[in-house]
Amino acid sequence: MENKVFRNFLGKKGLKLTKERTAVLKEVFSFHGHFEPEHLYFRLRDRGVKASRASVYRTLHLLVESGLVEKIARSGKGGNIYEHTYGHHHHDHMICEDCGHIIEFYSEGLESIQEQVCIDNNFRGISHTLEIRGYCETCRELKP
Amino acid sequence: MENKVFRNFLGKKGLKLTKERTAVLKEVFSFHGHFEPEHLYFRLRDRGVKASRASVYRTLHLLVESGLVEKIARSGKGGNIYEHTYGHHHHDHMICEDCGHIIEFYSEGLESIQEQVCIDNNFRGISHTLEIRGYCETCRELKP
DNA sequence: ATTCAATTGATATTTAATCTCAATTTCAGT
DNA sequence: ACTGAAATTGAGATTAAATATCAATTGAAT
Repeated sequence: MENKVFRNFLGKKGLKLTKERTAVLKEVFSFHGHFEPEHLYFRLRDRGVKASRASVYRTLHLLVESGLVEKIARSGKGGNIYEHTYGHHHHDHMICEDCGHIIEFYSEGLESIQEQVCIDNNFRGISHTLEIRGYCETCRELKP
Repeated sequence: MENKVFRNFLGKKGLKLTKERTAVLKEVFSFHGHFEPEHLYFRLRDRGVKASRASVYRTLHLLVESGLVEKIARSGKGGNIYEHTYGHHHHDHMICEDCGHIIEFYSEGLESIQEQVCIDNNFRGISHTLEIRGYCETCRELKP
């Protein structure tokens, strides 16, 4: 399914569906969770797929543009973090400062207010990251 | 007074208040808005303050640790973005992927929904970061 | 004033990501 | 299937941010 979306996206822009792009697309959707470009590059290498670092980065940009992948910009160290989002529900994160536990959540209200804020500012929002930091149910008792 | 806060922070950690740290602190609080470490470094140079790049970066980390400064985002292009937050109201950010332009915004609705989401998840929210990425008024026309 | 751990700064290094450009590949039109 | 124009690739160079190194220097507790 994502193949179709990507093919369509490329077609519209007069771009070509190459072996390399196909391979990157496939790899990105073959696992769940977050990844950095470098990880993706080595994953492909390990599978014996020949795709240069440059192509991986370039394809990743196209995937983001096409809406299949999102950049999750919060990496303290290392590179940018991405995840494939097509077919998945968007969600935000709460992160426990103590134990690192992550709670995913989604709020229609948050989404629509953000859309409105973008409109108010003549901004074309593509993606966003909302991270709430604090203490989870278990750890909050230890931090009075 | 940010001087006092910083001095106190350093004291607690057994660190010293050097000329360089004082200068960086002063510079960071001498203007409003966002900045990147490199900009800060050159600002100081232009003023004739001798502080090495290394010291600027190191002091910046200390300022973040002390709570006087926050890291807002990792800009699409260039370096990390910081702002001094001591004595300022909370706000969120939109960042243009193309030109790096930042729009600050605040929404009471967003804040209250987040509070509710925290309650729903038995989470004690302490702080949050919301970053909306996309294209600003100027750049959106170049990306049809 | 003495002492010693913390700090500085010039430079080298690391790391992510982009750029270059000749060689190759895709794909629309025939 | 063939052809040619235009897009794409890849190896390596390049850029840029940020960190590490370490001898010389400095702050501040005593």
